[in-house]
Amino acid sequence: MEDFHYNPHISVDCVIFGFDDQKINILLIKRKQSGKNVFALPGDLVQKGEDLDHAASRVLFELTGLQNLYLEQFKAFGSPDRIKDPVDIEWIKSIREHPEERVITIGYNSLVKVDGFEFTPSSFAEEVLWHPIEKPQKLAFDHNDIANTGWFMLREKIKREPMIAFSLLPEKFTLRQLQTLYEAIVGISLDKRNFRKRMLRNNFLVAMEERETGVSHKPAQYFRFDEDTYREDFARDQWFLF
Amino acid sequence: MEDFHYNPHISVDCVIFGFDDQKINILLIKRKQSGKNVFALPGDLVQKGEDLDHAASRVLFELTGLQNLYLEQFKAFGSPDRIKDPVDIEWIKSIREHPEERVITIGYNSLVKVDGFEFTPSSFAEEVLWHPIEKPQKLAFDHNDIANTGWFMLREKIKREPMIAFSLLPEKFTLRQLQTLYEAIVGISLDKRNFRKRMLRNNFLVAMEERETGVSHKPAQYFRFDEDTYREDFARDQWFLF
DNA sequence: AAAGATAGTGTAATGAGTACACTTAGCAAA
DNA sequence: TTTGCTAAGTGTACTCATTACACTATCTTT
Repeated sequence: MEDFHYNPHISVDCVIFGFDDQKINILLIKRKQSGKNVFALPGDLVQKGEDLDHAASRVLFELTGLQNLYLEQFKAFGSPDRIKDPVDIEWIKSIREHPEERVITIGYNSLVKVDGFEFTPSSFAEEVLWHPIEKPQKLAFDHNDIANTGWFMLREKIKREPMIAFSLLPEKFTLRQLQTLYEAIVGISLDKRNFRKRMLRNNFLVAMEERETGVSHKPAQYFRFDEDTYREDFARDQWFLF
Repeated sequence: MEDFHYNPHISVDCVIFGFDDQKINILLIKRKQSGKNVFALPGDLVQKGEDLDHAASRVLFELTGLQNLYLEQFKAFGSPDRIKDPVDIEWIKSIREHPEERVITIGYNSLVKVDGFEFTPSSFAEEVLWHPIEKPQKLAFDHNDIANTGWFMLREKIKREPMIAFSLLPEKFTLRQLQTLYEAIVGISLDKRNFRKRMLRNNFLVAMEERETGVSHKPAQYFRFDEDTYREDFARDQWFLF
């Protein structure tokens, strides 16, 4: 049997989502190149003997200082001509020992709670920033494809396992925040009363004593998400095909 | 920046599903090794300059002679110790020039209509066979993990895009076949009248003139699936989270 | 004290899901 | 040809979820 012994590089790229109470953003890194700003997804080569998930965790940790984030692989990108923009090729030549080598990358989605964490400066990036997912932004390499696919896959995933959406909210949140998040994910707006009615049917949303403070209107009650109750309630699969 | 220049092999492995009017099966290849039967998923190394999807199509075509099958990547498997069984290591040594090299594999799901196609003999396998997905069978390498993950991902995918299930049925099929398939995927049994009521609401199921022949009971009407109508009807997303 | 802003609340109508039993059409065996 | 077997094909009543829709309550600011 023929053995081509063709060994490309392997990397991971992370689409890191955050919710700012209005819209959903992804984390981008910015570098200056030939006087222009170039944006890209954070990522790195997989090291020898390193598990793929571990490589993605490592990228996340170096960037955010956080561990045990929601993290899920969503697709491998392996087109032979993934990198064809001259600007990208120039960049690759400046950082890789073997720039001619094909790179296959594994896309990972990650969810973070944006309240209260700081970016860690990275060797990769001059700057790290949140960028609205719905606002177009040209990215390096095939990172637009990766980010769009990641966003699509996240929404599909949340349809099936809505629980993970709570990874985007703070520990305590109002029903308004939850509804806004829901609307940002689904992309449609919902009736407030019907939304509340449906949510409050669910025992996994637990009302807390605490209310909002310092707002110039009637303060909203805080809720928290109870994962154990959720798992019990959601044993029922939904399965309505066609 | 450090560049490890660590380049593993890349392969694809295919989980190929077929429906025999009773249950769902996957395609396995069998080889004899040390007098024992060893079963595995069909797969191959990705060649130089070859796209990942192309590699998977190639494996499928070599095995079935069919092209344009439903084909979807579902996960990359990259654990550094994917291959640890001595039997597997021995096999690898006999077929690879660089057997010590780590292999990262991309899992693909594929759906075929089983009526009327023949397996093509392959250089890989002494025998190709259908095996019930629900019946446990020890496979080589981490192929049990790959097959189970593929089956899980297929079901999740069908929840969101039920249309693809029709890739498992012949061009013309009875509602009984459709219901059996539905039940095999979902894993629960359904009421016949309610199932028919729900299905016949959908315009994309088109009744044909033809009926079954040669059955020792009232012959069932044949239906076909109209993809265009489906796409119109299914513009409505279902989006009921929580 | 008034104005501005968002939280929080109920009802009636419609449509979908569920449970459930008998008749029909073809084939085969007596 | 009659009888029996098998799976196809059909309708109704009940329950429960979804939908559309408008006003009061509470806090801050001016």
